[in-house]
Amino acid sequence: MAGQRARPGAVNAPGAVKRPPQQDRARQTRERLLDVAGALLAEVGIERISTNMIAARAGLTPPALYRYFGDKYAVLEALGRRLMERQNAVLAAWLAHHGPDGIAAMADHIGDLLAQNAAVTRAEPGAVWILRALHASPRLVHIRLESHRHVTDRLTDACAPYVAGIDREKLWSRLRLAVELGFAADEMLYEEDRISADAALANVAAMLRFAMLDLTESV
Amino acid sequence: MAGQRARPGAVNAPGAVKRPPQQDRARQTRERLLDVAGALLAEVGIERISTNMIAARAGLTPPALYRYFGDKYAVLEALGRRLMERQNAVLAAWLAHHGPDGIAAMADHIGDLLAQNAAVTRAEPGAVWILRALHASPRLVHIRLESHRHVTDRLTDACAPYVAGIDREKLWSRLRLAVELGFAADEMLYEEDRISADAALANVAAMLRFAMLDLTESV
DNA sequence: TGTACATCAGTGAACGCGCGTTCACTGATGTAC
DNA sequence: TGTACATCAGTGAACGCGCGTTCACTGATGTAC
Repeated sequence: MAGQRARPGAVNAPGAVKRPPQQDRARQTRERLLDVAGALLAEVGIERISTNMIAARAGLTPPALYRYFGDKYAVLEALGRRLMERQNAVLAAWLAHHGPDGIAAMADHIGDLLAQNAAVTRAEPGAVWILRALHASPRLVHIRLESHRHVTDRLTDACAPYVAGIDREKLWSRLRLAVELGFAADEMLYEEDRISADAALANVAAMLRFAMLDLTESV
Repeated sequence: MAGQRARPGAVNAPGAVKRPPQQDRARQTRERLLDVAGALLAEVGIERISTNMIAARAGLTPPALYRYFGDKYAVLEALGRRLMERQNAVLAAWLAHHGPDGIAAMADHIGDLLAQNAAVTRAEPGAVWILRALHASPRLVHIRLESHRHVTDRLTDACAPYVAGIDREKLWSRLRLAVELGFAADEMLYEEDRISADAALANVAAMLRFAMLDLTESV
C-alpha cells in the first residue's frame, strides 16, 4: 500500500483524531464553538441542537466545525469534559486544603466544596444542560460516569489513611454515593425555585457529613 | 363563521387535545406505542428517537401515531406521566401503611420505599431513559418537577401533624431535597455497577432517616 | 526588512437522508331497530 | 338474529425542511533565509 498519508486535497481524514489547533485564532474558535454549543443546549435541548446551528451561531460555516471535531458527538463530549475538568480542579484545591487535616475536617467543610462547585457550574454557559445531556444520551453517559468515578477515587485516596479499619471497597461505595448526591442536589437548585440554595446545600452538607463521620465510627 | 366543527375529511384537528381511545384495540395500541417509545429511548436516546421509528416498531404507519398523540413531545410527555403515576402509587401505598405511625416509623421504613420504587422503575421498559429524557429536554422538564413537588406535598401532609413546631415551608424544603436524593440514588444504580444496590439504598435510607429525625429534634 | 513558501483556518456549494406531519382514504368495530 | 349505518382505527403516499457531512477550494498566518 503506497501512501498512508491523507490525499493532498482531503482536509479531513474522516474519523481521524483531530490534532490540537496550532494557532491562537484556532484555539479561540474552538473555545467559541464549545461556548456556543453550551448556550444552544440550554436553549433548544439536546434533541434539537445541530452542528449547522452551532457553526452558524459561532459565525462559521459548517465545515469549519469539522476541522475541530470529528462529529456532532465529539462536540458534546468535549463540552462535557471541559466542564468536568473545571469541577475536578475545584475538588483538587479543596482536597489540598482540607485533606491533610483528617476526616472530621473534611466533613466539616463539605459545604464549601458544594458551594464552590456550584459556582464553577454557574459560570459555564448552559452548564446544567450540559450535565443533563451527559445523562440523557447513550453515546455520552460514559463521560459523566468516568468523571464521578475519578472524583470518588481522589476522595477515597484522601480518606483512606484516616479510616484504616475499613476496607477500601466499602469506603469507595460510600463516597461514590456521596458524590452522586452532591451533584444531584446542585442540579436540583437550577429547576426548583421554591427552596433556597443556601438552605439546600447546608442540608446536603449535613447529610454527607453524617455519612462520613458514620464511617469513622463503624471501624 | 359557519361550522366550528372539524371538516368532515379531517382526521386530526391539528393541535386539538386527543380524546381518550374508545375501543379496546385502541387502548392497547396506545399502550404499545408508549412501551415501544420507552424501549427506543433506551436504545437510541432522545436525540435520535423519532415518531416514524416509534410507529414502525409498533407495527403501525406514522399517521396512526397522530391519532393518539398531538405531536412527538406529547408521546414523551405521556410516557413520563405514566411512569410517574406508577411511582406515585407506590408512595401512596407506603404512606397509607406507615404514615399513621408517626415520623419515626416512616424514617425507619424509608428503605422499603426506595426498594419498592426501584422495583416499579425496573419493570417499565426503558425507565431510566425516560427519567433522563425528562431531565434533558427543555420541553419536558416541567413534568418531572411537578411530579417531585407532588410527592413532596404528600410527604409534607403526612409529616406535618408530628412536627407541629416547624413551619411548613422548612419541612417542605427538607422533604423536597430528600425526594430528589432518593430518585438520584435510584438512577445512579443503573449505570454504576461497582457498588451493590442493596448497600447503596441502605446508605441513602440511613442519610434520609437522619435528615427526618433531625427535624423532630430541631423543634 | 523583504519575500517565497509551507502550513493552517475557514468557505461555498452541494449530497442523500430521514425527519415530523398532513392528506384523503379504506377497513374494522360497535349499535339501533 | 340480521342488517343498515355511524363511528372509530389505521393506511398509502407524499410534502417541505433541516440534518450531518464532504468536497475542492481560497484566504490568513507563520517561518526560513
